[in-house]
Amino acid sequence: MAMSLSADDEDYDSDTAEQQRLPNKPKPKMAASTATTPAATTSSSTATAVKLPSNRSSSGARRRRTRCRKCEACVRTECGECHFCKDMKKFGGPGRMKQSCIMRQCIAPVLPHTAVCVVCGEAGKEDTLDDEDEKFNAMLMECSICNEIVHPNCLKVKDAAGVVNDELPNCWECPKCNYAGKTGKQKRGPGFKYASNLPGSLLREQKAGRDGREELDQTSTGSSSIKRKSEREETPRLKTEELPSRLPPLLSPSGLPRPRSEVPNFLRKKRKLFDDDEEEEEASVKKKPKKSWRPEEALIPKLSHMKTEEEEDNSDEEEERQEKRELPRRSFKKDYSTVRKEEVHEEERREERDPPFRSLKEFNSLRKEEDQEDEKEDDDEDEEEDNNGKRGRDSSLALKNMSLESDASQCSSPRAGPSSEGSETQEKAPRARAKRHRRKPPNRQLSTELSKQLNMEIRRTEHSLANENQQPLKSEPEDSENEEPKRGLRNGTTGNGGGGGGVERGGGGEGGGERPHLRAREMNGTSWELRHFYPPQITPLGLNRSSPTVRPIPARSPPKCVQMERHVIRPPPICPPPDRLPLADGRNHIAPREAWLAIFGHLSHRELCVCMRVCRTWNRWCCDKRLWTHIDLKRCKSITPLMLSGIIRRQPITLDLSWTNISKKQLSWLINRLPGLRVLLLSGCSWVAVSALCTSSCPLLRTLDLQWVEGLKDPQMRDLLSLPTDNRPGQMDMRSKLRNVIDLRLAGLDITDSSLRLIIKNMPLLSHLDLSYCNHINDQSVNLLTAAGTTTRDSLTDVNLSVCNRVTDQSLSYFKRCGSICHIDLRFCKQVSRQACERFIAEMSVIVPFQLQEDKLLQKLHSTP
DNA sequence: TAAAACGTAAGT
DNA sequence: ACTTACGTTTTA
Repeated sequence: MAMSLSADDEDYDSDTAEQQRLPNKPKPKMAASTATTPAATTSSSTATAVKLPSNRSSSGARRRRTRCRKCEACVRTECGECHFCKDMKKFGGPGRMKQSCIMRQCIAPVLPHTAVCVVCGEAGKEDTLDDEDEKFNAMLMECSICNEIVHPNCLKVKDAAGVVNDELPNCWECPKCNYAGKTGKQKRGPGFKYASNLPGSLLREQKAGRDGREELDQTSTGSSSIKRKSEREETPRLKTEELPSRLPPLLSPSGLPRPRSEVPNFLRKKRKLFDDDEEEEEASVKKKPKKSWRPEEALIPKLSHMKTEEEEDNSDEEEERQEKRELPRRSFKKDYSTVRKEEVHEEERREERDPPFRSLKEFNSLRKEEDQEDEKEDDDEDEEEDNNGKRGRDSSLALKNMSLESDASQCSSPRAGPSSEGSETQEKAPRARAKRHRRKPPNRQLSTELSKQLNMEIRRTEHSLANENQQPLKSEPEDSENEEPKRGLRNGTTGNGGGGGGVERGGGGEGGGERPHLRAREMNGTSWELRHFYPPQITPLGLNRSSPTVRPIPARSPPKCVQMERHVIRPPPICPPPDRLPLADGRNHIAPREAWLAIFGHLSHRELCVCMRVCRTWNRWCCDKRLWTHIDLKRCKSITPLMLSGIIRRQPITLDLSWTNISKKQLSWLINRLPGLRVLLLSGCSWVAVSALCTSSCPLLRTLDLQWVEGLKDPQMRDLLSLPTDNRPGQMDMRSKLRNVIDLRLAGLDITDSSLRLIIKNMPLLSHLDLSYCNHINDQSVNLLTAAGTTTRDSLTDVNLSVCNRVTDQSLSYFKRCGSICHIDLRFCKQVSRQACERFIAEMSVIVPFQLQEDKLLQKLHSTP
């Protein structure tokens, strides 16, 4: 009503000020509406719920959905910062957009209370029943195709082939439509606001690109979500096809392609479907209910992939058991072994390529589960499109394949997801779940979706950044990392030749595709290339931390959009993980969670990821932040949304994103959700990304590694250290956001004394400062750091000035003023003489004994760096 | 095609 | 009666 025209553009200036087309505000609008929507009674008011989507062949009026008010999103308060919040009058906006806060977009929108069964005219009655099946039959189900809302019980054709959409409460494809062979265009069903449809959505583009890497996040949520959908779609096919005893990953975690031969038949088939045979698919779908009402079936396929043949037979059971949170031992073992096998391949390659990532990769690979799920969603969409529109997108296929490879567990642990607040739902079967969804906590799948929405905001930012960031991104040159074969892996990998790129990067690696800026840039006079190829370990100084190695040419992050896209960033779980493991017999396992955690504590991240696939309970337990205090994604070329959500879920204390091509949006998103982060390593990242630190707060950050950050010079440093400009609640602190940093690594940056002054002023606790390879640093710089009245004079204990050619012997005399200095690294400083060092030692020994640990490397005795 | 705009459904 | 915000239309 009124609000719509409230028009006060003037107010709407907040930064967002997207000049919404002020000019046309008053638009006549609706006139055109009719064009597409039949029912749409245009603006006139009536129309009420009746508008039908143009594309939908609906037979009935659609009911608008409303928030469940229970999911994590719903219970949040408005962030006040997102695009939509800024539009709200309460936040000083014009109120034209009329959208809910991005952070509050319901994960499981429900039918309004006024919804009634089209047959009997009554509302949902599931609350009056106990039996799951009965409940299901008594609840209102809205068909995503014809929009009819009915009680399954009121239908004559019952169990037939209603396909439940677990992503949305009370949503299915009614038996009628299903039989009729109608394909719902909107897979998600009514009321589901896809992030992709909203501004800033991360989801949008992505369909095309997924890369093997996304796996990282598998763990993020369990899995379920997408599965269902995907299951739905895939189930039929899979079932029919012979299931391979085990699914080799089409894509290695790293995205290496798998020999075609390894591609399971069904996958090929699928692909085929995508590529050219939609008919077939459709047919199959019709014939077999995509997903029967029986939840078990839905999940089977996936599980089966992961299982060995023997297990296949029992997949149903397993599924079921898992659903019940049993600890499926056998399956676990198998899964594990399966996974292992798969991983082995990968690993082999991986190790060759980039050993450092192993752990993470595994993690990632595991994460695929989740990703896959997420992707599946997307895929589903894609599929549909394919089916309908024939878009044959390889990428989707690819994704699916990938997903297949590891979903097994997920299915089982549907709820592992962070947002699985709907704990209760966990135990129930999908069907039940669906029912429950109504007015109940959303299931993970939904949360997945939600996450996506949450990302919207990020996305938009990213969008803009993408450009800045350059990233013409295309394929990322992976060479950086040891050159792993840059094939278009991800792309074609899956076999599909990638029709086109479905996958993220278009193909080719543009070999030199490094980011332009990278190429051009020169650090301290050292050509980028040189640095780039300086093997870390061989670094002259052996800068242990991050050596100027190869900048991972940021694999151009997959086109950013791609990356973020599907991401469903799930909010961390609200409810605490269960303390006991539910067993099949209904009892709980004797060992409490803590005991299990003690055991998990001995596992590698990779192993943990495997464990996460066992069941929902393990999934959650294994995400315990105590098991993930240190997450290393160093040199991981592309940081995917799933990875992000996986990180959030684990709440690490130390996060190493060095030499990755994380984007600003991503980093910002992360930082804001990692309140406990103490160590953040961003060496080799671009300033664009690092600039996220300017607007995000990480009050507890102790160690910040910004070595070799592309484009980080004085002006940027100023932005980084400037005081907060906004006074929103929670951020009222006017002190520097980085005031608690004690370890700052700035090697390889072209910063001058002006930056040092800011550092001195804003980092009172700074004790470790790495300025190696900073060619602008000179004696005056040291003078500043050690000047009277500065906090650094007393706080500095460890200073690295190696390879700072402007530093001379004079600096040593300045260091004598430092009361706490313990370690001074002047190696490779051409103008520093050994004599001066010895003199320093001699003079200092009066107070504190020093020694020359190495040429020009001064070390206080008895202290270890 | 993404983002803004807005009628009006749904909730309070 | 008023607020929120869904789902579609319109604009850029």
